[in-house]
Amino acid sequence: MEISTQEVEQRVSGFKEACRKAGVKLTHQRLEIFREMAQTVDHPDAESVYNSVRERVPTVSMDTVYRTLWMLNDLGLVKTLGQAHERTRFDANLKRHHHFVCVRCGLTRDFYSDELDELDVRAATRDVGQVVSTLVEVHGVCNECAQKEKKGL
Amino acid sequence: MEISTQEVEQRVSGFKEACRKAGVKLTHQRLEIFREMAQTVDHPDAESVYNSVRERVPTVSMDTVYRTLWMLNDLGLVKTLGQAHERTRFDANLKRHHHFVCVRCGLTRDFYSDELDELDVRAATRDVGQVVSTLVEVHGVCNECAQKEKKGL
DNA sequence: CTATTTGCAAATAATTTGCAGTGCG
DNA sequence: CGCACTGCAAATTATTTGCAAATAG
Repeated sequence: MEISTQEVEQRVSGFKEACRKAGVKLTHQRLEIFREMAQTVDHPDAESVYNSVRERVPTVSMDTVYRTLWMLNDLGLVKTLGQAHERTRFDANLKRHHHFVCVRCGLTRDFYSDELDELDVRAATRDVGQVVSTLVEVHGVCNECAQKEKKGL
Repeated sequence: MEISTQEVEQRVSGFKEACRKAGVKLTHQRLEIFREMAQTVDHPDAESVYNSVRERVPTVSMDTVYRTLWMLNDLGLVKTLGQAHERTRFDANLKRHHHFVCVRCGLTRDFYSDELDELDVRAATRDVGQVVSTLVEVHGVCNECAQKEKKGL
């Protein structure tokens, strides 16, 4: 369940390389924030990262954590869980369904599939817990955004 | 793509019934907020619901929309997209993976499955757009929460 | 050296809450 | 009629931003 020191150092090397390539400065704060992300299997929020990093870098500030996490996101080194910057959205469809989410505009459409409804993930998740329900989330480009793109952005 | 008037009215009837059963008052505002949710295939946020409902009920306020949406959520008539009340969370795992989310505590763990990696959802989503990637999101109860429950809450 | 980056404090955005009046059952 | 519900305005929470001082390359 833990991530090996070796794996962490490998990721850290990759980060240093990425900073050089992108021309961003490798500060103490950034390094420790990245290290924190690299060594956890959790999917922490900014505050959780802040609390952990503060133990090692007591003067770090919350806004540096946010700025660094978004920078890592821009560099493709972290992703957000769910859509970034999104407000709470509500879903009144009580039928069993799956979601298609447009990566450009955020449009979310339900779709149906007997095959996906029957997926059995119990074996793959046995170590984590008991399955209640399973949803497939497809990320893609919706037809409307594809149209716009064809017409030159 | 639209929801038939008949289907909407059926859902509205179910809502009235649910209100009676739960002993909550059926106000004009609640009815129109529910109707708005029942007749859209979007997954609107509170503001979007507010704007639509306001055309029919000009005096409705944003906080009534929020209160009603959460009430509908409590009654099981709507769900939220993603985890409710969550802050932005970050994920540093760049390997292909899927997510197990505990419905009790929100713990999110990655898991791996060649079978799930190979799912082909193109047929089911053809009408909506072009697939970029596919992620399976499993909702369940993590081992730790299952333990707690066994010991009596 | 000097352009970036940081920490602070203040701003913004989304959502929630207290309260006095309103209306459903 | 009474208590749950509403709208308002103010509070709260998460996140972002402007700016002067600090620092990586």
